[in-house]
Amino acid sequence: MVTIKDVAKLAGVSISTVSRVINNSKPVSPEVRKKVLKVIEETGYRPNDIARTLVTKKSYLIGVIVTNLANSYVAEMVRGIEEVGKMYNYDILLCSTYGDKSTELKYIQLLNRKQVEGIIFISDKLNEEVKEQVDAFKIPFLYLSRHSIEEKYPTVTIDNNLASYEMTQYLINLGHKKVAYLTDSEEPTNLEQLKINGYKKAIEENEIEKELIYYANGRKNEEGYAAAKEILKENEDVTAIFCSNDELAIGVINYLRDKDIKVPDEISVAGYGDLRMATIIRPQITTVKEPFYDMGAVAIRMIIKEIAGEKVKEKRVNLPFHIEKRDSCKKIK
Amino acid sequence: MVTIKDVAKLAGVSISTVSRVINNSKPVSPEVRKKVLKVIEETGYRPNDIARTLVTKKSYLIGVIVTNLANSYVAEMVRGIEEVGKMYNYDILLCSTYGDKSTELKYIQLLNRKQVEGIIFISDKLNEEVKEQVDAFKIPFLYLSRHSIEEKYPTVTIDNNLASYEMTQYLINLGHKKVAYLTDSEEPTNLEQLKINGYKKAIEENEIEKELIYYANGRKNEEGYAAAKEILKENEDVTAIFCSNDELAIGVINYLRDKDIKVPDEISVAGYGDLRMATIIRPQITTVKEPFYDMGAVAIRMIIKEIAGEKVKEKRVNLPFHIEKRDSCKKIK
DNA sequence: TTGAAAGCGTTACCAG
DNA sequence: CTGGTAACGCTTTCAA
Repeated sequence: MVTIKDVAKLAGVSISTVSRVINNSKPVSPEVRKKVLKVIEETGYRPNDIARTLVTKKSYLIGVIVTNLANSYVAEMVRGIEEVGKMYNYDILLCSTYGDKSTELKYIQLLNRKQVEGIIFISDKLNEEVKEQVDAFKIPFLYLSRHSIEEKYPTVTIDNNLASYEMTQYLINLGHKKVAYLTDSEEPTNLEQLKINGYKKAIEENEIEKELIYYANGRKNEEGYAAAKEILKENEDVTAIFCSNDELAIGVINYLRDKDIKVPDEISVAGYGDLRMATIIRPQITTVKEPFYDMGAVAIRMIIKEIAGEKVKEKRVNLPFHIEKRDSCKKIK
Repeated sequence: MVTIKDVAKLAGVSISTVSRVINNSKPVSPEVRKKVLKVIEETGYRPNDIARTLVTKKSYLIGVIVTNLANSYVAEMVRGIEEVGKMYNYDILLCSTYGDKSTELKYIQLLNRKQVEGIIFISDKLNEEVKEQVDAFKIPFLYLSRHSIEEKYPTVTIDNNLASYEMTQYLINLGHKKVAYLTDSEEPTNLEQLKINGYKKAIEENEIEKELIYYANGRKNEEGYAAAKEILKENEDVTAIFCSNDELAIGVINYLRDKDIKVPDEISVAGYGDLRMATIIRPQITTVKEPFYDMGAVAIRMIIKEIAGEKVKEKRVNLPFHIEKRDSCKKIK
């Protein structure tokens, strides 16, 4: 590999001068600059960022720890992070933990050693030990999650309470009187609780006789399928089911389809998230659009700002959401 | 940040000794080792991998260049790459190009400067300029693609010709006499041509009167939808449509559904790829399972071997595929 | 078993 | 505007 030294020698100048031309850090006479550039061109010299980092202390690396890239919303966030990171010359080091705590801890250490300048952590929950590690490793840290809220660290989300409220409202405006809400677990996360509250608020405001809250045993479509069965058994006359995420909604729709119950003619089903699948499946799902890509994009902007020393005043950023009205919900006849 | 120097001073030993204990590279007396370890523990010292890389020339970094992480199969490959990479202490630096050539070139340069030890390139095609860049930058390079074949570089795929042949055979064995093949473009890639050939071979061997090859204008479900319309218009009596990828198949199924043609009762539809969606949608899609995760896993193993200096004898690795028999295809009555 | 010192490829400061 | 040199944090001879 050709180094700055080689270039200096070939160009007959000092390494300081070469450094100046590649960094444009100090004035260099036009002739010298040209000569140096020519040598660089000929030799194909490329500065070694590792050496540079060692002296400047800037690695231009951000660690991104995710649970699982197989979740399309995670991939979307990473896409946003990576794409805008690159705009600021930052690269990302990707680590998947599959939710394992010791792996999370291990990767934080790893990123520490690799000298990343910040960490974005995407996961459903934030373990106490992880927090400790992260605090000890004094670099900007940002937490991204669809499912839980963490006051301690900067984050970017949507107003989930409002989104849930608005979707419920939308369903009610469509004429539905029996609107069920299907959440993903009997022990809702703090964020899920917000959504439940949004639903309840709409139900109360419209003086719908009672709220119908059901609990699935997870967030996958299989669990949505099983939950739908449950709901229908107990409430033959529900006309709308609002699911706390799209996969659950797909499961519900699949169940109804197997039982020959037409969606949306007989029952409307709404989702949450707006995964790609929501538009591919038929009927296309009416859902709350969470701007995952943008969440990643904004997140990295925040962390880069923080790295740059700018005081970020808002730790908690709320992005706009949207009720995507598609085919799985319709006016009651 | 605490450095090796600090540890040495606090422990009252030389930095050489500290280096020896953290690397277990040379014998160190038990007492000294213990003392050093204690200081490390107390100070929370973590070796700086950047400095280490500078001297050892080993960055333990692999660059992964992808077109778009939003394609779930790409995310799967990346998952495989990352997970087994970690087993060998390698980290990945992720770059998305969105298919832009100049971006690809830029990222190769970037990875060069960041001192990655190898590059895995996931994309539909490999540009000549990219090849040049990559050759100039003399590190192991591996190409992963669902859609094209590149003899020059190591890769890992499945036997696409055989897979296509077997799926067609399966359809014929189900009793179908009019089996159409839907490819994604009028100008098939070399890999797609292999699949077309596999289809043709099965048609010929079974003395089916004629092959029915249709061309979609892309690989998305919308294009599958449009193509299905075309197929039905020209061939009312097809009973099976084998699509060159799952998204196309979903489009076809959606079209048939809108036209009230029952899948699989009236027409069987097969896919290729086995994306997650293939099992989520109803009917679940009969498809060729391409082991994307494993392709990534094997790819990084190969590249790490090459980095280690082991001569990889097989440049082209074929992984097993599988015909996933699900609900979208059935015996003809 | 230990320490001193050179060196990895840069940047940044200080002279000139 | 240019060159010399220390320093970044570490590994790796070489001697002791």
